[in-house]
Amino acid sequence: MRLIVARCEVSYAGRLSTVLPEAVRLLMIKADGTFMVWADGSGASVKPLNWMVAPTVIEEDHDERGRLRRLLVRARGSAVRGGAQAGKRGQEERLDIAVSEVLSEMEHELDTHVALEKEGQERELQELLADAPHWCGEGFRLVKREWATDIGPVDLMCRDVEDQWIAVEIKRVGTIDAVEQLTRYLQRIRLDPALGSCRGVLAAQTIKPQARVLAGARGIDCVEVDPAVLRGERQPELTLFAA
Amino acid sequence: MRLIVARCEVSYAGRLSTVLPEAVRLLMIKADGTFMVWADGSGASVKPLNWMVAPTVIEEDHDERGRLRRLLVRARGSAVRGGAQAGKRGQEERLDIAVSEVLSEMEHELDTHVALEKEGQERELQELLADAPHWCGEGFRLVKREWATDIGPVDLMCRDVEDQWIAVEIKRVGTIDAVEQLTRYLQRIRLDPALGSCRGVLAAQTIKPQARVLAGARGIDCVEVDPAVLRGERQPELTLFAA
DNA sequence: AGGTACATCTCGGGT
DNA sequence: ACCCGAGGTGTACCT
Repeated sequence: MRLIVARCEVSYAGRLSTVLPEAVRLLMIKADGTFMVWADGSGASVKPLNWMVAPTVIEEDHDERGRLRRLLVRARGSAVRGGAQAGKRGQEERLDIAVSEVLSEMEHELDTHVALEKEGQERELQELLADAPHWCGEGFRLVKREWATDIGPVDLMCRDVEDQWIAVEIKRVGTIDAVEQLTRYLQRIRLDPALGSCRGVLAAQTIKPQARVLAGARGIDCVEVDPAVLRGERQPELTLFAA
Repeated sequence: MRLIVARCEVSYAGRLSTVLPEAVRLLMIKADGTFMVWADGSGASVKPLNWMVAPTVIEEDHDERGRLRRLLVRARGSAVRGGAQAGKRGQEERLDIAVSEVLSEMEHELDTHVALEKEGQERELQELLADAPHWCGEGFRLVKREWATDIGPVDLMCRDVEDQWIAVEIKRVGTIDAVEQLTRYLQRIRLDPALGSCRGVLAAQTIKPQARVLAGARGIDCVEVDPAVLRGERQPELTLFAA
């Protein structure tokens, strides 16, 4: 990892074009060649002003006194990432940094990170509900996780005590888009006569009011599930209106 | 901007929970309090391993010799960003860094960035097509840009040579979501008897196969448009199958 | 404050 | 290589 604080002007050409006027910024170059330009602005706080992901080729120009004058970062491999989107005929993607003054520079060997264990995403919710599908609806039992349709997989396919089919879409946050997604799946699933009466359930940690309304209009049930309860860390709120 | 290269262990608790074992990493603290943890891994190259966006409160602990031992970053303001999503009962969001060794440290005043001029986004495509709506369909003329419906604006509203109405949705990349979006608009628009026969066109630089299929099933036309042609920088490909 | 749409989204998994 | 879906998405804009 190489870090350079420099007064510089930056121009990017690729999927779009941008120019940054001369100012003091941080240039960050990862060991794999990923390049980022940072400033102290409040706007996009966790995204660089400009960047280019590895693999790259980085060219450095120095003046007669050995001072850094220019960094040219070019994408290696396919002409433009997401090629077709960026102009179809491969205009080359490049990041051009004109350096007027280097204020500070350092280089360090960092450890390459090992996969970061994440808990609390949709994946975990799906695992928990697959193990305890009754939280999606009374008497539900799991038939298959990731049930394939020709437009994508349904998270859970279940049957209830009367052997009726239910497609369950799982989300961390249930939005209108989730209802649309489940609606598309149901249309497909119901083409099969054996599944013609398949119902739909949207299960999410939180469900947005507008999503709830849309789901209601489409005959889709909504269930809010609490991961802590699913994990057995907390008792379900049976006494919500008791005291 | 403060930069610290340190051997450290990092744990995050908030919308999800993660733990990073001890390793040498870069800690980046922006002037506004935004905090990021970086490694040299190949995986997520342009995203930090962990982060917390401003505003934050950062607590520093030092040992008796004044060496940095711990950084505790807490979200200031609402208990958890997107509160309800992260557990309903406001567990506080925090990033905890146990420092075993500081290898390097520096601090620099960076310029705060002024809004970066961007060209080549959806906005530009909309402007170009507003000026030359015939690329969306033969004989189309523009009636209004950003035609308001009660669920959001349609990019272009046009009429053809027979005075039929056409709602045009513009995207850089035409996905299934774009078809859903236009479908919702059309449903709304057609509630007005005068617009009951309004058609829909999805215009995009590239259109995904599944989006094309869904559009077809809903009677929505798809048009791929080339920004370079719209800008007059390139001739349309009339000779594609000529020789 | 909440909802919607855009992003050089990024990133991972599947085919 | 492309396609699709999820994200601690972030961010601007509008109501």
